[in-house]
Amino acid sequence: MKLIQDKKFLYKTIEKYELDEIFAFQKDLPWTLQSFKSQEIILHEGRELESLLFLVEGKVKVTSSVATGKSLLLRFVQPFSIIGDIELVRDVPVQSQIKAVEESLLIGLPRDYIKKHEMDNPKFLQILLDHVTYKLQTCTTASRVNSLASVENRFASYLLSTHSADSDQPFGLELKTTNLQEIAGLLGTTYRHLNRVIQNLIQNEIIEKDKHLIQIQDWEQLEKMSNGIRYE
Amino acid sequence: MKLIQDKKFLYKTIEKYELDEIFAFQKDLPWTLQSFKSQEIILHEGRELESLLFLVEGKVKVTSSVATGKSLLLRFVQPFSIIGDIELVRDVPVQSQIKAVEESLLIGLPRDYIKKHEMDNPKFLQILLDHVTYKLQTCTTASRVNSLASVENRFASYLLSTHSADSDQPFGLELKTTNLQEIAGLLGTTYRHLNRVIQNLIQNEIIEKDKHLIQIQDWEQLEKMSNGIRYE
DNA sequence: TAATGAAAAGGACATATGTCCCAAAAGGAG
DNA sequence: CTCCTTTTGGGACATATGTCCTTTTCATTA
Repeated sequence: MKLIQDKKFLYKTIEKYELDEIFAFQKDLPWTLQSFKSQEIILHEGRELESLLFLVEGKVKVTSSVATGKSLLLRFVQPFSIIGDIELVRDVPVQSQIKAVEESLLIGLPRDYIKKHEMDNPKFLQILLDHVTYKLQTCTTASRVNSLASVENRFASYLLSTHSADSDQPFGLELKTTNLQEIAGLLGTTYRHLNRVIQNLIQNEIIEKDKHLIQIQDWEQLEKMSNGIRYE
Repeated sequence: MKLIQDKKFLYKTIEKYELDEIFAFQKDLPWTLQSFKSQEIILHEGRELESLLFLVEGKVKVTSSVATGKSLLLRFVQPFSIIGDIELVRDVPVQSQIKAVEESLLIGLPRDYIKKHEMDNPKFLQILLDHVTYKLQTCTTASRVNSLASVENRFASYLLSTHSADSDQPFGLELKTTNLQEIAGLLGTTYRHLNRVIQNLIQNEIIEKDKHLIQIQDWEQLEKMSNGIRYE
């Protein structure tokens, strides 16, 4: 993580996302601007939350580990998002691992400051509430879906979640096979089985794979298979 | 649903749950006190939310249906709980079916009233936020667990969620087998398979079954199998 | 009590997924 | 280039769960 000391950029971003309308005296607040490289961990599960974070650029992955040491993919999130809401409100340790999957930029506001000065600011509470209820709605849907979606379905969702946004590549998208092991874990299945599923998709000409590259051939089919579910 | 016109009881309940400390002029608010019989539907999926509800007595079941018409058990909730928070905040139709599983009592406050007069009441917002973040935390855990829990595990959780509270029956608890069909659906499995699982539990002397009655013999084992997860 | 229909139980087989382990391919050091 | 190590892929079998259908049980009524 790198702290960025660019006040001008910070204020511009604050205005862009209208944070200045939430916090009255925004310029005097102990804001920080933090930059993370791809794959860098932003929040460690189980630690104390130091600042409430606002994701303003990039993309992060939210996962949650289970006793066995495995971790499950909860969702990807993109700007504008709030990170650390549960922890702030309920005073619990960080519940999920947050990891940058692209170079990302976050604005932080220290938890102590918020606890002291903002917990009865209706605008702030409303925004929090908005975001949390949205997450809850999403989580409920996901929960439902996970109970009935096969690994194939979930992998389709995964591909679309990872790639639909980056539509710069016309033909399909790069997916480092190095990650297959990790993806299997995220989808709650085994490497072996994910391989089988991928073989299937290749047979049906829905994706193509060459060495470390997966390309999507039939977006439409994939879309159908995902049942409209996205990890985002 | 039966509207109860017992102002005295209403106010007593409001005080019991300290709702009067949230809403300043509580006696003038358009409160309603609603009573539901066991199995009565409290909120229908897809309809408009009329009032934000506070569960003050009884027990309700929250389920969510999927395209196929099946419905999945999300959780049981007991007092004191807030029902309708997502719908209120995000202005969406009712997201889950809410059904009384015991005779239940709820206090309602019309959504229109809240929207007009309470959406910048910090105390109210804080309470909402508290409850929603709690639900989100729970949902996240559940989601994680559902991805790795077998039907057996989930059935154990179900038995404990349904019965641990009603510890009036010393030996175990009545479970109308008529419901097995329904329980299977709630757990996201088939009647056939649930039967197999039950056979297993009987073989291992964890439960006993006689006609329409299931009795729990080995709470400890069941507890282990549930991984500490409860649908509540 | 016997006949009959509904509800419950369960057998047989199919599919999805997990586990274990070995073979093939790729990459790197000498 | 060759040998060795690491990564990737996949065969074989086990287990969990779903589907279909038959058998059994139970309750009801003539």
